[in-house]
Amino acid sequence: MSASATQTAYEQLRASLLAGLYQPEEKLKISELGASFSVSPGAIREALARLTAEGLVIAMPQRGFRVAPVSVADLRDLTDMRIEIETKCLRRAIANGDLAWETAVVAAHHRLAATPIATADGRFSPAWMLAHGDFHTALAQACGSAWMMRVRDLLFVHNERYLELARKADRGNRDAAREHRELMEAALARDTERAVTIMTVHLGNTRDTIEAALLATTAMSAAR
Amino acid sequence: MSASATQTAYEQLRASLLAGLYQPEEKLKISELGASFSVSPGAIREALARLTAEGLVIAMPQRGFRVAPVSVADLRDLTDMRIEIETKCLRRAIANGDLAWETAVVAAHHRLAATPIATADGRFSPAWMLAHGDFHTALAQACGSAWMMRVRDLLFVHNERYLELARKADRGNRDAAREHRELMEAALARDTERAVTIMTVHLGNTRDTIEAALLATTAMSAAR
DNA sequence: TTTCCTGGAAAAATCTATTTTCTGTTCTGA
DNA sequence: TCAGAACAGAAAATAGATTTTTCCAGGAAA
Repeated sequence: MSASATQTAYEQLRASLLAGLYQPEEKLKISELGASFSVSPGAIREALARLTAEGLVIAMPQRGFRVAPVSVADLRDLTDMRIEIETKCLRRAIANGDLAWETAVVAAHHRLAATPIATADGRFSPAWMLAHGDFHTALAQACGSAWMMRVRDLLFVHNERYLELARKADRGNRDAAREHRELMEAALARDTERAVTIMTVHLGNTRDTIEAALLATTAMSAAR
Repeated sequence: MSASATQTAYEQLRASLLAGLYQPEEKLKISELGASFSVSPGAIREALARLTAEGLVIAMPQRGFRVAPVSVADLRDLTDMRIEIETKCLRRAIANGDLAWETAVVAAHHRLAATPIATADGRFSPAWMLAHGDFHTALAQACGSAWMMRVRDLLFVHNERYLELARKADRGNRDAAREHRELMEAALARDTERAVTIMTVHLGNTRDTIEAALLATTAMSAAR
């Protein structure tokens, strides 16, 4: 009996959303969710309220909750913002980072590199998603600003949702592993400009991959 | 019968927090709040959960909710981040802004300038707080990025809380009205660098005023 | 014949009252 | 003085009651 029911429901629901188990704009019925997690509607409501404030879910008063929508325009906007924030974090982390930061980055990269990116069924493996998130967090951590990290986390989470939605198109057709390695090397070498350039390219590539997958999915559903 | 009970409770509680009716780190007892708003504990819990995700309230599992703490370090960090975001919005708004933007800025400034800053009892007047928020929002609006506006809003709200906490020290000892006028003039003249400079100074002045008031308050409570 | 409006039933969201569980404190006995 | 147990207060969860919305059928008008 670790956490409270609400906490558990929140975490499971959040994980499900990030894993793309629900379609964007899909209605989230409170009673169904309550049944599947075997908790009361009240607990579900509280979890949904928190997710609403995070932006993963949108609330429609008296009409329940829906999964937040996605769009190419939103993805581009999100990525622009991520490039701004991530590069700013990176600059400050490279300037401020101490040995503990270097150690954490090396450790996180080692784990990321050693974790298989996909499971047998073609999805991103949860372990890789976790290691990937931790790697980028470790890089940014030394920026020394709690607010910057908070905004960064917010944006990163939303990107993860897009990543999962577009996972089918991202199997092996780009060398993310190389980009991560180069990112680490530039950061440890304190080569700020190079690290920023790689980060910018990395985020741009991610956007392009997701965008292609999104358009393909949209075209498919339109043709159906 | 306008909105739902939860919505009403959320809005009232949020307004109370921003108005500084509760002290930082003060415990928010669910039953008390429920009694004062005459709604059930469940509705209060949901409102508090949303405020938690916004960062105005912190949750302590099984031990209820507290008002988020404040500190000089947090204020400095917050202001650094605000300067980054607000200037970025401003640059883009000046580059993109059309006639509708100019019109909205002029209108918002006129209202701000014509609204008394304080009420008789020395607090900021709610009307001024509203007009002030709307003015800064109008300036940033034309940046053309929903995510940027969202992050900006988040930071602005937290700053408003600090502003209210420090309101006693801000009576007449700086010329915020002049700063706002100059900001508008530079933006309308499309003088990007001047506008950015004024904005940076404006936010820095705000921080310094709040910081002085915070330290005075802390010293007072320590001496008591 | 098609489209639009109206009435009612069913489903879903929301709220309240109650029960259960947990935490922090105080009291008792060694 | 300290350890342990009982107690009080508060938070969290649940279940049921209430209100609101949505869906569908039937009928009237174009």
